[in-house]
Amino acid sequence: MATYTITELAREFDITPRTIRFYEDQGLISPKREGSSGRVRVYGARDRIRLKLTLRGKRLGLTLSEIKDLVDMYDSPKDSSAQLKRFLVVLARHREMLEQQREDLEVTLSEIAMHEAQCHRLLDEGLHKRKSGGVRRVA
Amino acid sequence: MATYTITELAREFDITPRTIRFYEDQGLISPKREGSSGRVRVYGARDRIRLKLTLRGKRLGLTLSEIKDLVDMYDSPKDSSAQLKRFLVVLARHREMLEQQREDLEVTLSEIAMHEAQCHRLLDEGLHKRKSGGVRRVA
DNA sequence: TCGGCAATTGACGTTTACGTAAACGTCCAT
DNA sequence: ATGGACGTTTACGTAAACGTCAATTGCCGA
Repeated sequence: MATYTITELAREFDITPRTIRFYEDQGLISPKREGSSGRVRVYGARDRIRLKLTLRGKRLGLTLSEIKDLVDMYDSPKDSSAQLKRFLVVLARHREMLEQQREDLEVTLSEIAMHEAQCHRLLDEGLHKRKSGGVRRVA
Repeated sequence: MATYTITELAREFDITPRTIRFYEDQGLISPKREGSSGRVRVYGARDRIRLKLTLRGKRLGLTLSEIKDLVDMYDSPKDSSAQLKRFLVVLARHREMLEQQREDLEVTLSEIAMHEAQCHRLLDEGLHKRKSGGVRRVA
């Protein structure tokens, strides 16, 4: 199966090895060790995925401990019905947050679009200023 | 025109007065002062809007200084064509970030949906376990 | 075998975004 | 005129998320 060194992962995801080790301290990933003295870290597919999820979580503004809670649940044994229900609760909370965020995002993106359109209009006016007359006032 | 006290805003946006004062230190809002000794802060509509934008920026994971840059540009005088072009550049960068975020969001939301569906399936199985037979393995 | 390079560990430093306490002013109702 | 309720300033504290530096250590090619 596929394995990775710490620097390989660091390069792939454009972070430093220090960051990866830090995530390990926080319990986000737990690579095997290798070499006669079991010192060097070796990362497997599972580690890579958890790292990927971690970085995505970060981009979405989650803290590392929130990410840990989520990722841990994601691949925890969902055997008992109680576990399943608790998992559903966490998922629902997470989803609410993300939906709020999506709303924020849509609003912001549409505002950006408005500003961009406005800018282009103003630039256009500027280009034709000599011909079309004076400066118009912005709303 | 509408004015607000610091605690009014704090309550409205569910943050502490301390936070609002901190945002002022960071140059995000600049309320007028009032009272015989010009000591107490009075917030206007503009302050309220900048605060709102600030909090939305935070929910989207921006740092306060990033937010300041953006908000400052948003209501800066867009008179010269050079200014407009620089504004457009910043807007484009911001938009890219947000679009990346939107992608992360969609992916995450769809994963959540999958997990939720899976949970419900498992719970259902659990309910009919006696009738329908043994435990099925999860993919 | 030796020099060099990558990896590790430990420790301290740094930035961001506030919290928390102390000590004081002010206005208003009782 | 007094006691809360709120507001202010100053200053130190803190948690999160790494950066940075130093001191090893293992391994690999010449």
